[in-house]
Amino acid sequence: MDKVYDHRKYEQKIYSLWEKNGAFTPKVDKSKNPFTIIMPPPNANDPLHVGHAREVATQDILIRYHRMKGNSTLWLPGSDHAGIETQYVFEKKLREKGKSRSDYDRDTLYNMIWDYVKDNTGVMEKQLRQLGASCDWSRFKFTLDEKIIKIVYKTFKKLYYDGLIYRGERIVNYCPLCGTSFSQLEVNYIEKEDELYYLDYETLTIATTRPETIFADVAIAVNPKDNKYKKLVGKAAKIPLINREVPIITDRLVDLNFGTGALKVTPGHDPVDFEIGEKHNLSIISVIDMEGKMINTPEKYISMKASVAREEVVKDLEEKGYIKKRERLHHSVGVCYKHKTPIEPIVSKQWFIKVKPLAEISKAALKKGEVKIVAKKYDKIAHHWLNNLKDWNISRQIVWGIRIPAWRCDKCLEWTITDGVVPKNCVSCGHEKLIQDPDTFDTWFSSGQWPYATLLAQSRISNFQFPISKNDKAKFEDFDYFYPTSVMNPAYDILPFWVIRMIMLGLYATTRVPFKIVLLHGLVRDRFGVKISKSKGNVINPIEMINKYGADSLRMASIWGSLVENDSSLSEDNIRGQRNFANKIWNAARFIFLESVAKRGGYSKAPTTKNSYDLKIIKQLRVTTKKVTRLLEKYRLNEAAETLYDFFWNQFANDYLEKTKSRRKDAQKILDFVLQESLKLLHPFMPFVTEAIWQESKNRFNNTTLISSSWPK
RNA sequence: GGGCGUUUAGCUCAGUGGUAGAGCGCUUCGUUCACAUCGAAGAGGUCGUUGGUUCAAAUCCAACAGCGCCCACCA
Repeated sequence: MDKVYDHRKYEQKIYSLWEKNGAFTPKVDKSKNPFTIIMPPPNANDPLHVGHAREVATQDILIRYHRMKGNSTLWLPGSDHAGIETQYVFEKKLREKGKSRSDYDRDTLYNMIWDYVKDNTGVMEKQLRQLGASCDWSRFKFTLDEKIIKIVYKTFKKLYYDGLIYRGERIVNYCPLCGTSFSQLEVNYIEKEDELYYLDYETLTIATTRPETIFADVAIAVNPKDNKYKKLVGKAAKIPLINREVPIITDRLVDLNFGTGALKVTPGHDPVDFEIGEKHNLSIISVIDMEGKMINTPEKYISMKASVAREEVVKDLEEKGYIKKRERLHHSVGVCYKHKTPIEPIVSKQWFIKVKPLAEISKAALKKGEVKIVAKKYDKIAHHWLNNLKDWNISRQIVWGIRIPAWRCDKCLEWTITDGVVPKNCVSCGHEKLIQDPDTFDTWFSSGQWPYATLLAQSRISNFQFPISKNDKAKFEDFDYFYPTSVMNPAYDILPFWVIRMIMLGLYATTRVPFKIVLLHGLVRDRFGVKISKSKGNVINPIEMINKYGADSLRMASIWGSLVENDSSLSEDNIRGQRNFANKIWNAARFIFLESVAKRGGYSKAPTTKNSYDLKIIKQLRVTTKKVTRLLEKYRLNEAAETLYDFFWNQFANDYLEKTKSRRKDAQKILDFVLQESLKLLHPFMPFVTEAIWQESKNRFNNTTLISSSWPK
């Protein structure tokens, strides 16, 4: 053994050894309890960041622990096509070449993105291996795998025929730059100073920040309790510049203290106004199109960009004396989470999921404890979302994704929904000319089905219908055995996007929760607790750290110092400290291996001894084992890691080991035993160095691998 | 405007009723003996503030203050 542990010499070799032995691939074994984690699938074409490193470390610790405990343990890896993210990155590349998405037809564009993603295939997977992820590669799934798509279609079809999906002309959050709509969750809000214009509508004055939308006004609303307008209700107001009359109505949504207390109702371009419009049966006028350009306005504004039109309209209003007052207004506006540019609320026809019934069954499952959220603070947030989610817009106007299996009849305009098969005839009128909706699903719609989709896709059976209930057992192999999965461990920031939708769709499609435990994890911050971002220049590259200090060190450092559910701070100092610990373990072993082995093949229980130091370290080992086990069961990984660190370095190496130097031969069996047990306890946390030592021990312990040894009791 | 969380050693964080903890950093000394990616010793905190409950509070409760995050229909 070398004087210093050199991770570069061992990590790759050890990982291959595990793979060669099939250590990651569990068997469906009814005599054992399953333990399953479905890995949150990283983006297929992105390298991992340090947050992934923490997530991988967390899951791999749980996985290795359960595997050693004797569960049939499955960690299913996968990757996500990440619709919008990927198309966004790809379009940026196109722009660099002076091209845009509109230069290509749908299929060409799709194939180009497919090729682009394929070029990056394997990067993320290689990095997972470098991190030591003991996931079952034979079950790897991609969100665009044929079988996955088929399952997503089945879910959609069932939702449709159950009346839980409707195609609605509704106001959607549209980003003109992305060229697609979003759900409520993809909209961010930023604080902003804007001009608030008080406009003369003849009968009264209204205040607005968006004068370019006055042409889309269909009413003026005042609060029913607002006395100053009581006598105007039912009368008409006149839109400036075009002199179109609109009725004055009442609605309690109007804030009587804002502006003049009178609101111009523009259902075509404002979510609240849309709601008011629905209630009062108002018509909808659109004056901004999908490209963010003006339509249905007086000639001079037509096809101006909305922001330009605003200036022009203001100028004209000013000239004609319609602007009575201007104010600066500090407010928040919705922006695209990618571009940070304003979201344009526009009305369009899209597919929506009725969320309420699904939220109700999810709440019931939480209440019954079928699914538990480990940190109660997140349980509260989950309930907040379940109570506040609106109908979910799942249509995206992009090509990179799963195309919606909906065909519209050219004759009767009715929709035919299938589970992917191109229909020959319209279900309503039998007409033969049908046109498929060009839109794709929101990525979260497919990843919301990930736990059951990945397991079902492994099955040989594909001609089934949802829902699958408990009684359909003994058909689907993996799914029957591993579902519901044990732990789901994503970052807390995707709780509403992903976790809640998995619960909703899982319960809907399989009558069971997709996982029993939700263990949300925090974000990795830099050593000052500041959020990591490229612009701040505090990015920690996990692969660089692995090359420098070894995967064990990065893993250990990334879970060190804070609870799973909290944000953690990571610094190179910390990683280096863990590298030192790995070296400490290595050298303690090296010291122990200097003396010939006392008993080949290892120990199944503590050797007998009367020496008081021996007895003390055996007791300390027992206490540590119990404590670490208990902490792992409670997902308190940092405390478990810290307990082990203290035990091995202080109690074992510094205290006990020093004291054996004068009675080396006599103590050898205890040294071998405590090292053997320590390596097992440390293995989930630092798999490489511990396995490297195990392999170097030359049958001192036993002749198999550490990864497949059993957890100490 | 709501909600959630947080405030403990220089830094980053554990500790959830019983004499203040870890890592990193710092100081001093040591080290041909497994490891300088080492060892020994040490400095450093009235646990945000004020009240309350309790034999006992960093820990439970209330109020206040600072910080952070999330949500929201101020047009």
